[in-house]
Amino acid sequence: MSKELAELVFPNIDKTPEYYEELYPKRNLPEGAMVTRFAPSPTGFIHVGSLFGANLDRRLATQTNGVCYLRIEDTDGKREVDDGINLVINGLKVFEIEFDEGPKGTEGSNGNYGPYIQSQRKDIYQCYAKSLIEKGLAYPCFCTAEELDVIRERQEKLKIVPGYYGDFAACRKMSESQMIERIKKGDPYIIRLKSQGSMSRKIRFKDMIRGIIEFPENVQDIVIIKSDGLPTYHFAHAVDDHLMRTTHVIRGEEWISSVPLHVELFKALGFDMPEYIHTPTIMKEEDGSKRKISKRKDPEASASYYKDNGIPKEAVIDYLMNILNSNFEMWRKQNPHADLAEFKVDPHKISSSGALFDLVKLNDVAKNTISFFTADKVYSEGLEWAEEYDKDLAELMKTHAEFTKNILNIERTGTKVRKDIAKWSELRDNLEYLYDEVFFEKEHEDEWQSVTDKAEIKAILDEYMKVYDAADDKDTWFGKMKDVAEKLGYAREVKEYKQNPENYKGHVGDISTVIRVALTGRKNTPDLYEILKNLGTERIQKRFARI
RNA sequence: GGCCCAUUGGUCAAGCGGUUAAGACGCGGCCCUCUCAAGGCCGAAUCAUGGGUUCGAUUCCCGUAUGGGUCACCA
Repeated sequence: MSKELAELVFPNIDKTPEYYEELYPKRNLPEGAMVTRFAPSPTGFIHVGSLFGANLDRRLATQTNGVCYLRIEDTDGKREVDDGINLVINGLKVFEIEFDEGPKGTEGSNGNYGPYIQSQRKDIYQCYAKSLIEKGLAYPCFCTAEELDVIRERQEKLKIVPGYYGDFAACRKMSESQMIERIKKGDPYIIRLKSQGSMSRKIRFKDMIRGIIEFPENVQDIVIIKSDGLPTYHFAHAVDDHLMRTTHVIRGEEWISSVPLHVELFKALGFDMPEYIHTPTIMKEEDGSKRKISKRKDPEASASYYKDNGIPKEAVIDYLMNILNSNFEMWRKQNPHADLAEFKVDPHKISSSGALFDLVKLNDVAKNTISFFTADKVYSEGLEWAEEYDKDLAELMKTHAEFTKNILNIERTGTKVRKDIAKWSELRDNLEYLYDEVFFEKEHEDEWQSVTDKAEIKAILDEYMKVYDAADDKDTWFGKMKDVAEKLGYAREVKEYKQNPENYKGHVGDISTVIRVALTGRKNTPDLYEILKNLGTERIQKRFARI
């Protein structure tokens, strides 16, 4: 009935919705397979909330033998950044999140439901918009920004719902011939949905996290095609998620309030609704209250923050999984080495309130993650980080590769594994004092503890070197240390000393501390026996000699 | 402001009408053949609030408060 108008608006569109329906048939997937998508705008920035969502997209598709694809929502030129698509792809790849379909950076794209970049789908959107005009469910609107402002001001004064709807929608009431006339005249316009909704009626929809949610119907004649011919988010969502055969739309909870609009759009277009999973917002604490974690204020809002600081990707994902499904933590404890894919994410178990992002907890997760790495892996991952962020350290690690691995292996095997590294940026502090280049070159002050008298320190070291034998096993070694203690007037046992402190100058602990500090410059280190062994007699002597 | 959503220790949270209200992080203490880290044990700390419904409410309903979201030719 509005064929003439539709033809005038979109003269170059010769395809019909039926054509696209056939071009993109229903996916042939097993029962229960989920088709999910990650749909960012190409700003290149990956927010930790996006990472959370992308991870959920990926997990759900993987565990149901479904498909997870990437779609670039570039209908707003302002949000575009050079190479943004690659930044997104590579940024997620860091966390081992990759897509079955979608743009592949410079290599084009793969998948049969593309193009996966919205700006390349203009014809498709326009085809559906055209069909809507034909059906009388959409119309061109010639209102200028100024006219729209006037309407809004009037509504504000009247304290009624703002927007372009009902009697306020001037162009909605325009006759078709008038519209045709204005288009022919060359007046600029955009396309609006002709809403069939009523505020007095309610719609209900299901969100997998929150359950049934009830809203008044949409009444707004929202814009579906902008003046540049590209669709708005809402229209693109309906068209794309339908044609790409998305089964589960996973997006942030800020979209909940526009679901009524989407319901109307899907209905107008004759599409079945997908399932919705609206994820909670990740929050941040500030001055005792919660607020949305912010890209501008919070460096940890950026996914790249974790890479920069050397927090292993496994730890970040594990932490995000904790927030996603709280039973993950228990599972991980029981299956420390298991592949992530073995854990079944349950969308119903996702908390509906936004979690505070807890860097302290992440730190603990990361310590555990790294404690399960082999020394070789700690070495290679640590080195990879250092190559990019701490070149000096990288050089040292490479020059002394075997030595470094041996040091990293101290207390890493057996049941009680050392957990003192949470991120690669802490590696330097864990290693540098063991490299002679740093130990002898870099200024550092020895942190002597209870024994500070130089002569006494020298006496302890001399006595110790007399008995030290690199071939000793740990018990023999420690026995000898006790002998030294006893000989110099220190208690063999700490307990002994505590009972009768007046009888001794100190206890074995003081002796070992002197040795530790003379050797490393610091009073806290991993197992001293292992360090001595790795340093070797010659280097031990050299280090002692400087005292 | 309208409309939605949320609310269990400091944090993440389990809980689905009857529990001594799990567990984890963090915090404090103790223990553990040298320090640190780890580990073990113990501890402090929670159902926002007022009404219902019920023999009984953390759990169900309504109001209030607080926090969050949303009301664009941005996504």
